[in-house]
Amino acid sequence: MKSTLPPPVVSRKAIIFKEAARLFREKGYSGSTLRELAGKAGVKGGSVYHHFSSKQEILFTIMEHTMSTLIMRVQEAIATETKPIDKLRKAIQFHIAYHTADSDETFVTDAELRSLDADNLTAIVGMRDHYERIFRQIMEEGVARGEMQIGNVRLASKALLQMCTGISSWYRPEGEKSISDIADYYIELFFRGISRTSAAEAGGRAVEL
Amino acid sequence: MKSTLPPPVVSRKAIIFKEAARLFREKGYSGSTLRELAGKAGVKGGSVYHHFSSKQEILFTIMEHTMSTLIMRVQEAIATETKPIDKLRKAIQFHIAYHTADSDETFVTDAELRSLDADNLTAIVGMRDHYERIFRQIMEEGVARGEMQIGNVRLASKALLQMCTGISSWYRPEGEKSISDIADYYIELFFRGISRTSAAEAGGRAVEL
DNA sequence: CGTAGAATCTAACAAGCGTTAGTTATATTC
DNA sequence: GAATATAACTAACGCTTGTTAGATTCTACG
Repeated sequence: MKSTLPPPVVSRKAIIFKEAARLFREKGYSGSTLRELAGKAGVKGGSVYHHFSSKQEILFTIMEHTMSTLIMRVQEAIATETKPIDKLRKAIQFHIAYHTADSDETFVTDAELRSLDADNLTAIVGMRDHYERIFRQIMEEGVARGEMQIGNVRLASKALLQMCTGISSWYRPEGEKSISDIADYYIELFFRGISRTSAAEAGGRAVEL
Repeated sequence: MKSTLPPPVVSRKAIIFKEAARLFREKGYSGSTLRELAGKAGVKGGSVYHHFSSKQEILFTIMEHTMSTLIMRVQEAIATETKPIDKLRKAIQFHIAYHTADSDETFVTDAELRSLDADNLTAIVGMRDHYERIFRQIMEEGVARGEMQIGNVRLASKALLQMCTGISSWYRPEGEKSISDIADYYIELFFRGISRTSAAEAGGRAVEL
């Protein structure tokens, strides 16, 4: 019989990663100390440097992982659809789902751009632009096909992403509304607005929460 | 003839206030040092304490001033209107105008809640709730009068404020679009959505930027 | 068992932090 | 012009910061 325990399911590095996201979200990057982070990860201050070369690298790792996951998975999410309006629906649903599921990481990725070194900033901003471009392209295709009326795609995509990303700043899992309910309502809101006339005449299913 | 110069138009305290907003926005509250702030305000480190009792008090002063101005002036802005839909239009216009005009202060007020001491936090959160309630009440009135169709006022108001507040994170005065153009487009977006059908049939003037 | 490598700890470093006290300079008032 | 009040400066305090080096413990494997 083997006497040794199996390797832990989550590596210490993964624990530090997760606790860093939580702490950076709560106190900000500059407001968080390596010693407190280490403590939450069950380790003493200096030991963190066995897994990361610097505090900055921890932040960058979080952001890079978040952005590359966002880009990869939003593309998967829209790949199954052909109509731009359905692509946009799927993209919004994924965006909101990910921003609530991994809310610590996404919040930090949105809020701590200013804490990145010059090179790291360039890399992350590039990925963020890439992600935003996916949404803009769907919208442009939707306009070209006559499915959407968007006077300014750049403004509209910024408005959309900002209102959806913001969910992660107030959403708490123990709340009464499910993530998919919230997502459905945001989609309805963005597609049809709040006007009585337009909403009443629009085609799709109505969502009442 | 009087030989003394007139007192400066902007007091040093006002300069420190303004530079603090700029610096806190750029580097965050924890990431900003009193010495750097003092330097930008044309003064040595210790001199700041002649105008403020602590770094924390500077932050609180910025936030309190911003929130009370927001509350006061949004009420003035909607006071001239009677229809909820016009009130909301005016409220959004003001919100965006203020968030772009004093973008340093509003950005800090939105982003640095986590850096506030317990008591200060309670005060500011209370004011923020007050401000949000103004928007919710307009929406509820709009629904009651049949002017708006909003399934969930709380969600809709959060979405609206988040997308409008977000403008201050990318808006630069030297850009090609004017603030009022952006505001008009956001209003159109929020009122009518992006769907082809609903937008085409809605009443108001169309905005093409 | 014994050894190698990974993981952690301990202890210290130089630098920078917010804040304070005491002093000097500038402006106002009688 | 002396007296007073305001504003700014200097220099230091105790503490914390990110980071490093070296010693120590744990784990896997022949």
